[in-house]
Amino acid sequence: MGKRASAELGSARADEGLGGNGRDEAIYRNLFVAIVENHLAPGTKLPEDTLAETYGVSRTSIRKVLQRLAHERLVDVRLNRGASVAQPSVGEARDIFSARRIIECGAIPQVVAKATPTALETLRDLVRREHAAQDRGDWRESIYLSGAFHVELMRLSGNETLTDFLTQLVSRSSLVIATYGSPQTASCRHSEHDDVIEIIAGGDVDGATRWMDRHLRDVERTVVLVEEEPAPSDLKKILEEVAQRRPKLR
Amino acid sequence: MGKRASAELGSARADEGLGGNGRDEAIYRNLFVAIVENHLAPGTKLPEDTLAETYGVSRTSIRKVLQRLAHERLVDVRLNRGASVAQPSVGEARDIFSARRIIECGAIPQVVAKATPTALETLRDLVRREHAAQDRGDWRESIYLSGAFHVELMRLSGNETLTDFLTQLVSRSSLVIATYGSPQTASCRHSEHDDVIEIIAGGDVDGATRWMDRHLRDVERTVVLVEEEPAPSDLKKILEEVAQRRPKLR
DNA sequence: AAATATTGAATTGTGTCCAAAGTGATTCTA
DNA sequence: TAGAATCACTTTGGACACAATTCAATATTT
Repeated sequence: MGKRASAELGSARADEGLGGNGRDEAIYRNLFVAIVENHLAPGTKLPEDTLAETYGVSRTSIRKVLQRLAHERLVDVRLNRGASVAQPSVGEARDIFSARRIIECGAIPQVVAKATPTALETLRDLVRREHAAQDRGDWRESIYLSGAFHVELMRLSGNETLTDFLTQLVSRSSLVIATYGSPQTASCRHSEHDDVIEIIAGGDVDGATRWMDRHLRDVERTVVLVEEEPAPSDLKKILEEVAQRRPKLR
Repeated sequence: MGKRASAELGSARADEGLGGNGRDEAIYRNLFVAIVENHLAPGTKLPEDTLAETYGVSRTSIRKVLQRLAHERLVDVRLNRGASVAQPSVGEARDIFSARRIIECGAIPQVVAKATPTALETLRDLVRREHAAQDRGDWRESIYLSGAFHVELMRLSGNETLTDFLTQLVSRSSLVIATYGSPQTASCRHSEHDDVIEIIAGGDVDGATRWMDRHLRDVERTVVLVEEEPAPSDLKKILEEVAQRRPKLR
């Protein structure tokens, strides 16, 4: 398995800040990956009973995990209606990418300042794994590793708070990608991650900042181009339009 | 009570994203304010039983609230040891202010772009209340309103995600202020909030950005000047130094 | 026949109980 | 008397049971 970098999305501060048993942590991680890697489509209901017997624990533990995921905006929990995988709105998607541009570009100076050769090698390893996943068509792990790259880059800044924020933004980005945009369009094209490593290695702050801004805009453009999907209230209109195009059944 | 702006810190998305009864929400808000306004000193233990009977609910509800506060980093929850008001480390404090500089300065362009006259008037009202609180020596509400100002400013950007992040950062800043730095030093001096409103009203993006950067550095400097409080590992050294200066007891 | 009211199953919210871990004081020993 | 081990007490963690709400399907009425 080689010297796999500690590139784990989420649970950045698992054993640290908040309480959390080892078992709860495992359940959280399992659900987290299932959502971020899009094994569970946005909108999928997550009944407490089902999860409880799946993991062999009581609903109490499940509830805790779901609440955590809800706070990270990966699941929606509505009163008396249970939890379901979040489906970000178009506005949310825009906010997420806007926030990423501000945070990731803003942190570049500190990232460049603290980038050591060994840290850069870790990043290169991550990109290698990303390419390997792409080459064998594993777009799920490809998306995952692409996100992990951004998080690890931020981790170089030494700012744990910002790293936590970005972890959340990257996970939600995966949800956005899952909700809007075709699978391969989003992940496979944008793997110019190699480039930024060298720019950073050269100490070019402005260049790295420009690269990051452009990169994030590219990703956003290939993904959120769906302007506004029909609100439920427009259902009638939709059906009328369909009736228009097919005046008679059969 | 006048036309009080909807300037509430925390619970920004109370009834929205995550589940949350009205009662739970009230408990959360009460604890939140108690912590942010420094009625509860950092490190104060928060036993579930006590809180449960205080609010007349069972421990179940309390645990949910504590978990939420833990995720917002306002309380520390350690396994089998319960919850206590968080005491940010110096490193955390630095991260928080660094993150605030990046986020608040980075969002200025959008804030300026979306600033309407009525929105600016809301901000002015907030500053008026802040000054009133200062003048009557109510430094708790002064700190609270000072934070609320920054959050409302960010809200103008229209980016809910960033506003949520900043809400968390501002709350934690209050904890930092409570932990390091004398009460009046921190809050009372820096109320040049009037200035930035006019800069924004004039559409001066660069000026507003520079103002914000300087403002945040000022606040940080007056607060975190305590360099490094003795790490537990340095306890021995500290005691030896003291012994050096007082060779004999009594 | 369509719209509305009702009823029942399924799912969530909340309170309580029991086991496990931590905390502090007491006692025993050297 | 100082130190260490033990024991009782307090607090937390997890599971269960019951109450409340939602959702869907059926029945009723116009």
